[in-house]
Amino acid sequence: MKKEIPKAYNPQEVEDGIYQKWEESGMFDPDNLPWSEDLKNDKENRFVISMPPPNATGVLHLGHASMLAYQDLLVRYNRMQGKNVLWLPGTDHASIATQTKVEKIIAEKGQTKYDLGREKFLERVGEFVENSQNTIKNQTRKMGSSCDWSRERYTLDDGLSRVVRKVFAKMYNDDLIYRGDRIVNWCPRCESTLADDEVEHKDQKANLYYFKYQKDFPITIATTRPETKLGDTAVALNPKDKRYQKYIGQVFGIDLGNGVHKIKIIADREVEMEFGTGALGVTPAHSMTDWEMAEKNDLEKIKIIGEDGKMNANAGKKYEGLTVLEAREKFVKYLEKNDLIEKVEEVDQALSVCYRCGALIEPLPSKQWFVAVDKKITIEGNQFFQNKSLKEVALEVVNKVDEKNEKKIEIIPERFAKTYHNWMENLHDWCISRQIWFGHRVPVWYKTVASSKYQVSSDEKSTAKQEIHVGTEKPKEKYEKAVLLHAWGSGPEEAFFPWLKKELEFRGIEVVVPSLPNPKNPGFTEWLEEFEKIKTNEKTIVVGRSLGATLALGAASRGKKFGNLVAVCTPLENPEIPDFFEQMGNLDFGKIKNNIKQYSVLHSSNDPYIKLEISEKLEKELGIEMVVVENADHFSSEEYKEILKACDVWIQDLDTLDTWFSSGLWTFSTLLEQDHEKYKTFEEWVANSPDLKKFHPTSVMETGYDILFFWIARMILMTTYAMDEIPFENVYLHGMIRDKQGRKMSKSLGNGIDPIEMIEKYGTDALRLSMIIGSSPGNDLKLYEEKIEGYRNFVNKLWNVSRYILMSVDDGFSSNSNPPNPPYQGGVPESKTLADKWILEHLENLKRHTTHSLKTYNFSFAFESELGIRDFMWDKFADWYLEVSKVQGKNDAILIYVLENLLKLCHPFIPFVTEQIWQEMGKEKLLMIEEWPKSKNYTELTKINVDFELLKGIVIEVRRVKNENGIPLREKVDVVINSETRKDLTQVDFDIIKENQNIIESLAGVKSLEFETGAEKSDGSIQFEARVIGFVNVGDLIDVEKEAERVEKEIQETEKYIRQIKGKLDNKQFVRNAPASIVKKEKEKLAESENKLKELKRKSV
RNA sequence: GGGUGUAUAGCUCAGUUGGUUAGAGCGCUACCUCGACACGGUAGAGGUCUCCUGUUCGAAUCAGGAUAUACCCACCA
Repeated sequence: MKKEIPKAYNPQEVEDGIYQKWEESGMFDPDNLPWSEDLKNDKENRFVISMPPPNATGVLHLGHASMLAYQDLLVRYNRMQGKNVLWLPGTDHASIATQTKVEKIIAEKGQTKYDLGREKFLERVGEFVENSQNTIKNQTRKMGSSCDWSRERYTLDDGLSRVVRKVFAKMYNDDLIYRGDRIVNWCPRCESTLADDEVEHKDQKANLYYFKYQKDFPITIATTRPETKLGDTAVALNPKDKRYQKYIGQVFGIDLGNGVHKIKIIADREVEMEFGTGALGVTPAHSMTDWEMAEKNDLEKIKIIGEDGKMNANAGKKYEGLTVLEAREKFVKYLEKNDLIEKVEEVDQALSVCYRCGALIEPLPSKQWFVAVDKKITIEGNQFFQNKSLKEVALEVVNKVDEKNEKKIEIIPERFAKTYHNWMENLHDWCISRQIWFGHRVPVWYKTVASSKYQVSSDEKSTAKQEIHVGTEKPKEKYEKAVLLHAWGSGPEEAFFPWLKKELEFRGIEVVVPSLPNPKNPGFTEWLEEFEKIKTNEKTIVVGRSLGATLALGAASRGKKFGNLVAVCTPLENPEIPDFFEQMGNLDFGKIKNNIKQYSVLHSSNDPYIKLEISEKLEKELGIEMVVVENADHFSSEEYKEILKACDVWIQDLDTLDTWFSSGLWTFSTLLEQDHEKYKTFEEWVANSPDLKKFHPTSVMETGYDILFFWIARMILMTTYAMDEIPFENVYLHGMIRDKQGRKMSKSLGNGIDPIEMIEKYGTDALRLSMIIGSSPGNDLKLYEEKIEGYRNFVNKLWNVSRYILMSVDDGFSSNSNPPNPPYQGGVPESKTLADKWILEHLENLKRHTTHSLKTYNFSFAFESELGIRDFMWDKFADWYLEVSKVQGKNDAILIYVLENLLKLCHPFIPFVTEQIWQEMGKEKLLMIEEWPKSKNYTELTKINVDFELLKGIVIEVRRVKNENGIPLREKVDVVINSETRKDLTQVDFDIIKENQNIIESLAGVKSLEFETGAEKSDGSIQFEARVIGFVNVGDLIDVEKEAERVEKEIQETEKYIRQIKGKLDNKQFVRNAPASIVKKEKEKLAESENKLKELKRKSV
């Protein structure tokens, strides 16, 4: 016993320590890899995965765990291949999901987001996110993920947010983003728009009402949503429908109790004659199809349902404020009362619901931002965008099925390329604005020119005239501070002051209203001093009701500099002003005073042209901006607006961007240098970010097929446009994890498996294997605890194989004191026996098989197939080679060699246990950065020497006979072997059989039972035949009858088999058409079977 | 309504260019403290590869159709 190693592998005790060791080694960071210098900018030898950022909403679930397992597998495999490997982790802010979650949390305390206000609420979300991120990060570590934490990113990072704004602005300038008034999917609960693909459909039974708008209306319509009919403006018919042809084009006036509507009769091919009455009431404002019809036919769009999901004033007094369902009930009653309903039918209906909260979606017209996917653009020097639309490019860069263009993105499995193309072809403009608080604010600033309200609501946005600024930053404001001056005789309490103050403050301007200055008062000098303390600067606007006061005080406030002083003033009429300047004259204002005096003369005139002249001159000569307001005592609202115009500020759009807008940039925004402020332009930033140069495009995008459209498609759209590059070379799509019955895992079903709980119970390696094995690209995987348990057993088996080797092999590799015997110094050891040869041959094939499988993304195959890791480790290595070595005597060099290779090959699958064993072996270097076993081409699999298989066969046969006859396995029996051509085998080889029986080579004393086993050589010929002929000394123990029965059965089977082969060989077609090798094989099989039959018959006699 | 999967042992799945007497793990049965492992070992039972029709010398594998089942997309009011 060389080492004290626990009997059972205990993952809980070693995993955290191992992870820490990896992390501290710095090897997750490609820049620290020993070979990183050699490969510095070698793009061919990079391997990059951008981790799909988990939502920052809480805990890791199995979906994440599986994703991490697959990606870590790829990453570790490639790292061991000696590539520059980067796996970049991060988290996504997931606007709607996160906001909904936090809303739920505060709702427990009876609060809503409005109670907190935008700022406080976002703070609360921030806390929540930080918490979740920590949880997720820790759990990601638990999974053994070898990702580079030093490059971790979050979609709301400074740098990433800047990219979002930049790309938005760029697209806006290229006309790819526009603001449009369109019908959108509206979730009344989230109070936000949703993209088309964020809407889910649920089948439900619904009542289909057949009715007329009023008695004299000629056409009966059918609808499941009667309440929307209050907003109808047309009835649509199929153009082929003969029944109502005469009405097409006519306009009817109807009244449903909410005023007269015009109903136009139109024809549209979308209308199905078979459904309902074949006539469709068109509600442009609340149905996607109807909206399109309204566009085509220029119909009025009456919005009758508001953003709160309730009927609005347009629906009529009786309905206003009612929920949709209440309104429906009421309207149906109205129809019944007026005897307008013809019938009610139950139909299946696809309900639209919000994918996040499940609330019913209301289609509503609204002003939103859209990405134009069909707009063709040309970007100079861009490889993709030469008179092409986003959609066209996104279609172009992805390989179609059977297409193998290396420059294009390849989707694995291939069939999803078809899905992708199909989806992309049908893509509509993408609504990217969300009325969610949490997320990237739309980088658009409006200057509301003529607002008289204190709030910018979405309604108002659609009507107010605005200047627009789209860019990465808020435009520089003209003013940050306002000083409101009031003249003698008017105080701050006067109506316009509080109003103006509030308006200015809403615009983010700090407002100062100094107390009344009066030069005649004794305290005026002190006041002036105090006023001087008010820190005015170039960004200050001084608003006054008296030009003189304004100018003078403004001047006083900043000494001799007028700067950009703005005077909003009334014509100068006050006779006291000259006195004021007299007083001012006592102070040393020099030139200013003179200038003022000069102009003050002119001020006494009320001639508007002179006023204009004054203001012009003031502007020109003194740099004063003037807003002249007509009448000091009666400011009209227009005049107020004029004042405000002079000092209006930019207000950012209140909406945020669709989460997928920012995650669409993920592959490259995460690689841009984090310290971005030193770069003035985006282009400069891109050009000087070393990681971007080195690691983009990424190698593989590994994710679930469920976000092919949400995310993959968006990344392709956005990255080709923004970077003139594809975001990734390959897309690997994994399936969903389901329960044993194939159901989705969900909280409501209670069938979920908590990955962390499983890790605690069975270890990370076991969990990883359970998700890797049985998974194939694009197909769902069923997972249940017994399965995880099974792989825990595998891990433990490997542990014990290693334990046995470590304990039995002569010391030497763990310390230098005792060299191993024979000293193993690396390289392929010499084989001495058949078994040695056999295991080494299999190991060679295992290397090839594993490498080939991983290269082609067949993770499960690598492990599970006949040539895979499991079979090699458990069956070949543990059950045969190790057992044989106990009988034959062990070969340390081979044991170590095979173990080392096996550990390397297993490492990407089960990193913890393999690393732990590696450490137990006393290795200094981490297994994680060991070199991947080299192997030859997969197509040249090593032929396995058949002799060992033959000996195995004998052993198995003996065991079977013992088993079936109740002879204890350990009891030694005599076995007679007939082996004519075994000259090349040594006695050591035969020791395999000696395991528990004596081999007697003469036929003396043989009882009547005979067993045969044979095997063919790789070239097909049978050169060696061995037979277990009997059990000389245990004959009495064998149940002769039973054995005879078995032999009889086997004879029959063999005879049947022979008939089959003979049938084939007698078929001339077969002999003529089949390849010679197949025919030859059949002949051999026949010969073999006939031989076998002969032996069997001999036995049965 | 379109599209895409899946259907092989009781369960979960392999079966990669058509040629295996169709395989594995779990479960089941019997036996076993044999120098690492009972989270183990040995042996065994268990399948008309959903059905039908083709193509072929030959089909679990390819084609067509049917059935079952799952998912995705779509503007059925």
